[in-house]
Amino acid sequence: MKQISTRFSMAVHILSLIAVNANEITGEYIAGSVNTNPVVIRRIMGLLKKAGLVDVRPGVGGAFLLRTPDRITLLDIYRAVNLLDDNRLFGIHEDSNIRCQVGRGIESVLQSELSEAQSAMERRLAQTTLSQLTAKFS
Amino acid sequence: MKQISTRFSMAVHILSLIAVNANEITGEYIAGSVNTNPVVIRRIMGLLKKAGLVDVRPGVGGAFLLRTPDRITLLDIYRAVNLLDDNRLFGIHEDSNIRCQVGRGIESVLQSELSEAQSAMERRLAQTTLSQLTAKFS
DNA sequence: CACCGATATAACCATTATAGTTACAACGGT
DNA sequence: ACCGTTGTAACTATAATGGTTATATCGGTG
Repeated sequence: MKQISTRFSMAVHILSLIAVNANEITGEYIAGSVNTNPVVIRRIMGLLKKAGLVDVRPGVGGAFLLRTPDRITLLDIYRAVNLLDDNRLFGIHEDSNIRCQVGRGIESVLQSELSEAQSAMERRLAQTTLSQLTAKFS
Repeated sequence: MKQISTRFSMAVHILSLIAVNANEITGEYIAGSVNTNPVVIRRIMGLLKKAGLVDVRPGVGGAFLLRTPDRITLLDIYRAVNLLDDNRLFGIHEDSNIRCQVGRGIESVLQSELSEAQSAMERRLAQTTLSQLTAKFS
């Protein structure tokens, strides 16, 4: 199966760098640390900006957080870069045959069960802040 | 972002049908209820067989569970059809620059945090059994 | 045995997400 | 005015997905 995109882990990496060195690092430097192309970094930065987590100084370069690192959770970052249809992690097949007893009921039952599972994951992500992460390698 | 494959929800649908009508339904009928091509059903059935959840009578047709529905959880089904590298739901970018303080530490820290989040989701999936599901539309 | 409906599997296809890349416009301080 | 930076568009290769056709095999029935 396909894993959740590495955009997420790269975004955490990016924000960690900014948290540690606000306004001192360029996209070029970040790309060097993440070990990828600068455009990939800028794309993710665009999502983080759209989510209101960071801002960037165009022209001159350098980025800074719009919230303190203890108020940015992994869930905030996850939501910023992983845009899902209707915010549903699990895909559910549609158009089940409504003339079948199982086909009729399966969608709504699964919908609620799977959204519970998704919530459990998200609650765990919400428990960890950026400052807790950076504390582990500073 | 890409959602988790509908293979999972289709697998739950399939097993629900088998739980309700053991040995009475063909792949053709299941395909009609799921509203897809029979080959798609057989592919998923193959995964479920490999996981030891069901068995099928070749030639004559019909499938049956190898465990009672109260001993099959959503996690069992999820694991049967969603094969992940090293069982990791979250992809993590590799080859971070080890000469950077953040790049050096990010991978292992993220690995443990994200596996916690994955576990939280899986624990929730493990709480629901096939019999609990079918009870809701029978 | 011959047939027929069923399962098993390979092969192919169109669609989509992803991550990387090149190219170019715009910004802003020196 | 220059130059390093950010912002985007466009293109690419790769891979997962879900569907489809085709073919082989199985097993009970006439």
